[in-house]
Amino acid sequence: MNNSWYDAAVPLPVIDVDRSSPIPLYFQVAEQLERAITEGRLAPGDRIDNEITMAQQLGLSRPTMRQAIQVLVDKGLVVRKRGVGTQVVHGQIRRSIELTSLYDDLVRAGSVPETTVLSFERSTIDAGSEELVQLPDGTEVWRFERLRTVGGKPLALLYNVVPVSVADLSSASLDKSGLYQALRSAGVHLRVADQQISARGATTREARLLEERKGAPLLTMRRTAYDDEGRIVEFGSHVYRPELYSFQMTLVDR
Amino acid sequence: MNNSWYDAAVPLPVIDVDRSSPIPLYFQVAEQLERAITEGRLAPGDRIDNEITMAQQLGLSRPTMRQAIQVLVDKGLVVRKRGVGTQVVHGQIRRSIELTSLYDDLVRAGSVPETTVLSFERSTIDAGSEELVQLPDGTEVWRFERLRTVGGKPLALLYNVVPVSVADLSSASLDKSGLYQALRSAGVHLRVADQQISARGATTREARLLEERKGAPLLTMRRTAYDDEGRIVEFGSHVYRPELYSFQMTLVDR
DNA sequence: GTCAAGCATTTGTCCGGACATACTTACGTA
DNA sequence: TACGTAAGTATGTCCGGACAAATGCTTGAC
Repeated sequence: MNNSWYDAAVPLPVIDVDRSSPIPLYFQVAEQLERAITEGRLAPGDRIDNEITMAQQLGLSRPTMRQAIQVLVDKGLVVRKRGVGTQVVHGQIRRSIELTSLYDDLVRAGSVPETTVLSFERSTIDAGSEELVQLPDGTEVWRFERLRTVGGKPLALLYNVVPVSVADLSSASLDKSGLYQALRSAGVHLRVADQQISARGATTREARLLEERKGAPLLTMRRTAYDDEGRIVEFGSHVYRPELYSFQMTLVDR
Repeated sequence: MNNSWYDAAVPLPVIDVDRSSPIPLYFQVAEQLERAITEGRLAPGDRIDNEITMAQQLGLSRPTMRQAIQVLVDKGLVVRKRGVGTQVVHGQIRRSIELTSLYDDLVRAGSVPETTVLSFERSTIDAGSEELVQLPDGTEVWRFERLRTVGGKPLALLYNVVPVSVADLSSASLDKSGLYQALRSAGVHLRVADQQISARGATTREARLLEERKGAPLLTMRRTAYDDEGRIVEFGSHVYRPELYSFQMTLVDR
């Protein structure tokens, strides 16, 4: 792989721009370039034609072309350098820092996750509630715990709290799909989440449910998710078996 | 905290735009808005004035104003809604998905990390080298291991491999600062990294160095970093004591 | 009181343009 | 042959503008 910036730009893969599509033009271009990269037709080290030339070839304006490339920059697929050009730096997309659920990710990875709802109840927040949940006393919430398995093997134990006012959840809906899918179906626009990843030993109960020994290392994740109005829509506290799951992400310099 | 979108926009905090500064205008505005958010002068739920009004007040164009706001959107600090406006959704910035080193993060958090270089050697990649390192046989590399402590307590054990062609490293430079700072000083432009976070039990040696018991859960991180020419500049394999460190991040829906 | 239509508000998308800046290349000179 | 300078290349920044689309509010009709 020749990584030099000074290679001639490779021929641009064929890009169709459909002005009758409701999908924004910049987005169409970004998607097709991304597909060319992930399919190897644009390889790491290849230089993309300059902005002005590409824009002219596609019948777009330079700001629109720049916006399309910016999408790829944000995903860490290309880098730009003033006076030099734009180069492909990566052919692989890892789990990016998108706000997704474990269920979303497993399905995307081609697994068939199965969910067992271990408990599901409606209760009220009071002063004695656990510190995971930062909601005012008196708030009605759903509390539920699920066991997620893949290929018959227990993978994760998921404990969540969702304000009743956010969505009308049920044990049945959680059995069928992931929490985030249920929330989206209820019209919730998930927007931002704070997440904390750490590790600790399995408790006796967790060990039993996850088919591990007591004290075995578990990967832990705590999350507080917000909707597009800044409301807290979910608290989550999960533990995962590290042999079966890890967090993978692409970090990008800004 | 009133989360309604329909609140009147709060008075815009004072923002100075210095056209004589080499810092881009959009960046100056973004930084000052971010500071207002993290300092609580703009609170979650507050609505920011519309783009056109803010641009006029600051003597900027609308695209420049939009670019400033986009920086905040990318960090998950605000959300925009067509026909409604821009609202602050977050007052806290967690360790974002920027490509930084542990040293960078600890310093930013106000800690004074100390580094002990346990080993430092130059060697050549051959077929028997560990699978962490995907470099061609024959590549000259620096291999080194460091123990990082904070407040006298061991925090992490860091094993890294860096191609000799990337930077001329030394034990001394690694003692003084973090690896990424040493690389930047050597003119390396770090751009993208793939990272994998998981957990496992401590080995006997790790337990001794980290003052843990053997088998204690450790948080692990493996990373492959690339420069802006797509070259691999670093492999890292780290283990952390979960009582003293966790990965915190803000996830944003795209 | 309810519903629909129209209008207002605000962001989203796209455009053309200009100048600045960083990097590379080529050429001239010592 | 080496170095410095100028020109070329490409991205970065900023601007003004126009139209589209989504959301909310107001008003009028039923």
